Amino acid sequence: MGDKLAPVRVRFAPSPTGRTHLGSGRTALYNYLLARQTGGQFILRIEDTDVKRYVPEAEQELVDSLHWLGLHWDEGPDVGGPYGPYRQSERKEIYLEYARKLIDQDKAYYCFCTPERLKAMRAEQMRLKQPLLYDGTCRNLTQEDALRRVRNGEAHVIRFKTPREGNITVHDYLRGDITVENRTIDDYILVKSDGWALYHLAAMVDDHLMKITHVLRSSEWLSTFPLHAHIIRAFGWQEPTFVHLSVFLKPSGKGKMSKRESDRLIQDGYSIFIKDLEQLGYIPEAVVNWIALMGWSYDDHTEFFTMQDLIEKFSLDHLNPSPAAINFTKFDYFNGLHIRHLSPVDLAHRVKPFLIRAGLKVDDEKLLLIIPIIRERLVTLDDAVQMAGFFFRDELQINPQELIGKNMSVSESLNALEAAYKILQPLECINAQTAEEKLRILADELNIKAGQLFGILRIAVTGQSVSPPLFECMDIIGKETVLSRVEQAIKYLREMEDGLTKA
RNA sequence: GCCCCCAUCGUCUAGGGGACCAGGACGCAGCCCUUUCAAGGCUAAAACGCCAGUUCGAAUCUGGCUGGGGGCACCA
Repeated sequence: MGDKLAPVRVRFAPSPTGRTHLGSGRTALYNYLLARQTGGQFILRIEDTDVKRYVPEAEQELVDSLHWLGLHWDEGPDVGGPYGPYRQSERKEIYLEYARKLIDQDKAYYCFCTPERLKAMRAEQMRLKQPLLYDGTCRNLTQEDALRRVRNGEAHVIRFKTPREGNITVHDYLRGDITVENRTIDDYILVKSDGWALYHLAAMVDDHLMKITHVLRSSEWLSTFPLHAHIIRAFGWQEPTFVHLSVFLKPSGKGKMSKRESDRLIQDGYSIFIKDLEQLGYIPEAVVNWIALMGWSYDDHTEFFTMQDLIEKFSLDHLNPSPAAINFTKFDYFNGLHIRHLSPVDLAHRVKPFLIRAGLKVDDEKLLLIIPIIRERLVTLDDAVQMAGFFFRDELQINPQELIGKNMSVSESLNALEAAYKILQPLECINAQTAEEKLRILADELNIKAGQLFGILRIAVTGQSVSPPLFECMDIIGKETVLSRVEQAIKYLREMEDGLTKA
């Protein structure tokens, strides 16, 4: 097991039927890591044989999501490659050809049972509490008979002729050997009546033709794994290494993600859809780190990983087969962690679109000054709007009530602010060096705590009770604006005092 | 109903018979730092699902039970 793998050929093979979520992202990531680590190829294959479920926008979202995560493929529908086409809808004839090979060898057969009959059959089986398997009506039709009916244009599908006796042992990399009795495996449909192959056939054929060496896929495929092995063996092909990845459970750990659950998450400001995460202000470095660690670990203490780290350290041997609950709280932690690892210039570039989206006029130079004082306070990029919006607004929206210092009266607050103004006014510029000591002395003289004074000033200057460090803020805002904001605050306090004396 | 998989703190996990009265991380609580909020540092509470068996010894191996998950489509 493990050690140094020879170059692998791996694939991520989604069907464009819906939005791209974290589970897909992780499967794609693991495949990608293995390819990069071994110097092999990562292939994107679009499994779009189901015309009815096809969602046109899905493929674009898929491509955007993977690119955003930093995953790029060596072969795929958009970049081509030596084993194309990479879209199953362009490979219909190939699957048909292989299905016929199976029929010729009596390993598959034509079936003329109608969907209605099948439905009734299943209902009956349900009633009798029997396993839900095809009853084999068409299994023993003679080749001539079947062929004649096919030529006559009778609607038909092609089914796999699963052995009735004995059992099959398949090998999953994480779980070891799994043995199943053949009689519990259905005669699955390989080709539908419209001529399109189903996953079971198409994926096996493609994996073979595309020389896939390792199949890392969701564990929802575990139950059809024996069938897949039968198909591969029926063709006499070499089996790739199969690795079935654990599923993601909802945050509570009780049950899998559902539509309902996913809607609730969005209410809470989270989402399982990768595209949404970008909008919410999460950065791809954090997403990658986080999902990599759900089902895989490196050792008993390392948790911070860049994509490069993962490429070097990822190993199939440390994969965990048990289901994992998605933990968004930890995701927030990882996002903050990775944000703090970004260079100021990089962070500025990433934060800027969020500020602009909030309607702020962003000055690049000023933004770069702000980054150092907000970076350890950001959980998401979007937090910058709350945290630093006041730097880019001409008018502050402040609640005059908040200008009253903690445990202070209106007149005391006014008095303190006016005194502070007198200290700030003559300064060349306002920052920790020029102003802090003087204001602390003032607080002493007024017999209030420095925190009380700074609190009033913070509201006056930033408009909010929570902000980056006061003096850094004042320095960036500039003396002129600081003074005018303090003047405005003094005005508010005077109005309040007047109101009080009148009453 | 049938088949398959899984099982360590609330969550993600380390652990592969003695190094484990079980380690790390998030979260939670407390403390330190501190002009607010963070970040950072320190401390605490917190888990081997249950029952048998194998063994001198079991979180680790075996069986059963329970719980959870997946599948049983002319979806992937």
